[in-house]
Amino acid sequence: MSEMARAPTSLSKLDRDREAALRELDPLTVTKLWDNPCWLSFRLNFIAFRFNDPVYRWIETRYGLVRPEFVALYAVGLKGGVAAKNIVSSAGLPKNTLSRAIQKLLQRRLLKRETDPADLRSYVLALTPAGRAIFDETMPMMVGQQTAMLAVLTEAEQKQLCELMDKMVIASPAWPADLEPEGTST
Amino acid sequence: MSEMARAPTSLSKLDRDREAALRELDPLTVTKLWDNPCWLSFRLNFIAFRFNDPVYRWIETRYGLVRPEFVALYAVGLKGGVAAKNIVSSAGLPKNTLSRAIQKLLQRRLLKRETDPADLRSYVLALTPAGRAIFDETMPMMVGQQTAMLAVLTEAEQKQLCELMDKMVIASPAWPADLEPEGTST
DNA sequence: ACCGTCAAGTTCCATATGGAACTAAATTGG
DNA sequence: CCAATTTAGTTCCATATGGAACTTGACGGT
Repeated sequence: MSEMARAPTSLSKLDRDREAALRELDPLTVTKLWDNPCWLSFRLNFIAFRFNDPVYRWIETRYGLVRPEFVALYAVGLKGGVAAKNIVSSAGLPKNTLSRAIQKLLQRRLLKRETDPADLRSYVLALTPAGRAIFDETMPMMVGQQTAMLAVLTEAEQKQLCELMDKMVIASPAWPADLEPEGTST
Repeated sequence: MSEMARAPTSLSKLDRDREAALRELDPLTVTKLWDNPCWLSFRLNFIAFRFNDPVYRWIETRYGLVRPEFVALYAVGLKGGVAAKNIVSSAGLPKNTLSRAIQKLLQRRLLKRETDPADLRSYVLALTPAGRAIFDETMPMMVGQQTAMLAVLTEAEQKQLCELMDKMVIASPAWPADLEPEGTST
């Protein structure tokens, strides 16, 4: 980490970018990213935050939709005919929060619903044309942000990343979902 | 990569795991993960959630520390001598939330602080022995969860993942942090 | 040295959040 | 086929959250 007698021109782009990053990020952030036994969690959260934060602020500014509301709208947009329970289990949000979000979307006529004939407790959700319009407008913005974030990786690297995350997601049912209070083994 | 005339017993572990995943996950989750133009964001959030959720529940159950409180404690544990502002800019939480979290930790004598002689508005934070004890107990649990989540990848793949995320993080200062209201270009 | 601006941390308050109780429908099982 | 239990969604309410204003200290320009 010394500055040595290194010719400035021999600095690779990566080195220069790394220096820029070290300069722009708070020293504590640097520690969390590069001197932290839990690198995975912190890097995941960091990268996810840099996607979520601008995207959800844009959506709220533009449409007045808060996060749980957009989560519901996006879910229905991706897969019509789902019910609230599906959104709950796919989003990690409490079900009352989703219930309220859906009510708001119904009031604003971005979503419509009808009782599921197969289960009268449940409702089948679909986007209205107005809801579809928002979905269709946000998608390119989100894809654009994703593209910008992946731009530093080559095509091959993007594919690798995709496949590695794929493997992890596939393995996820085997991960501990409840950590024992510890001390239970002897 | 074709499915060919492959005897059932030759089904790779990956294929079986994929089937298991498709069975265990809600159909909407499956769509979000595998039929979603924004695969990056959803996979990041999914994997991060599967780390954060059990870890923070364990911490809250065991120590009565809520997320912003633990974020602060962990940050100080990683790098003593930081100030609240550093934690704010590294955590993406609003500064009043962090202020309250730090007050709570001070009350519980998990953190101590003294005014920074170089800037009298600011405080330098450090863990007390009690705070350090919690940090030292949680770290192995978190590393354990990380190890469990990475277990499906080979050593080489783990290294790849680490490096790919590293590249992205280094490039992060170039990512858009504020998305334009759109239509500003001509 | 003085004034205007900015930054660290705190406080105020309106609103969002989420656990728990609730309603109504489905499923189980005896 | 009738309890007993489970599930989808809603409602209640105490608490957490976060924007904005505030306090105090730093800093830049003149």
